[in-house]
Amino acid sequence: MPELPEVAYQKKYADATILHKKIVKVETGDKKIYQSDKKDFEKVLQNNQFTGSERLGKYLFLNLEKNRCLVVHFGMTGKLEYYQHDEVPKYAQLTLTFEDYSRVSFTCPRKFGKLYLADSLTEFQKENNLGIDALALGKPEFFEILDGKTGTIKGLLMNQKLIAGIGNLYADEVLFQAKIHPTTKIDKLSEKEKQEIFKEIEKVLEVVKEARVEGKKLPDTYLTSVRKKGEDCPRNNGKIEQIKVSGRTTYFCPTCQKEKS
DNA sequence: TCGTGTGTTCAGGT
DNA sequence: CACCTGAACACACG
Repeated sequence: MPELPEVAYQKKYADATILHKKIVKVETGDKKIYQSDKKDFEKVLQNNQFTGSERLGKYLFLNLEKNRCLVVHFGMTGKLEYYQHDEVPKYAQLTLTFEDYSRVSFTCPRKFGKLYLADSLTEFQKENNLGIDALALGKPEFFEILDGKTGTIKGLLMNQKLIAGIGNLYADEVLFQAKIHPTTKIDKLSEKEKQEIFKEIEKVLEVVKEARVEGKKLPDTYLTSVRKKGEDCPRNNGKIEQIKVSGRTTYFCPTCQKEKS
């Protein structure tokens, strides 16, 4: 389930399990996961160790001792699994064994995950045209990003080149909380609505991140917990509807989120 | 059985 | 040219 909040959880998980241990064995999986030669990964990781981690949008950067980093993108179903036993988990695409014989696997059943080697977060961000992290976004930058755009607001929120970290689920949540219809064209938004969306980006991501990292439940005022066609709107204003926006399944409440004419 | 889907990329249209 | 949309990708799951 990896949008920004879930990746924040993976970062916490990595920090608690795999730092400062020498990697003594590297096992790689399906070639399509690896964004450069698997041999390079083996060479870089073998006898190296992780010294810390960073996050940008949906990407996790595991920094290595010698100025490089392993970059993890979780796709739709990826996650890290740390364990002490011998059998490798199902769907493991990378397994590292540490000198204390504990291990970490990157598992990814649907193979939409990706692994990269990069020099630094900044270099990777530039190289891949990633936008500013959604939690580092300031109001002036957000208004700047909206300026001159003509597409749907939901499409913009999910565009990683503009804002990094928001995916399908939380784009719906932000718009539900802000009471904006997902197909609203950006150039039709009032100043007040733009402010509201900005406010809810910060709020929703903080709340969900907190919940994911601390293992708590989401508030029941959230769309995410009833994200299903025909469910009752969390504000009790009607039934949730399902449409397609920017190619993605979209849930919203037609009463709370009125369409503009 | 078959449709669906939390991810990105990329071709093609405006 | 910059921007936008939607199909394609691979495969588990209900």
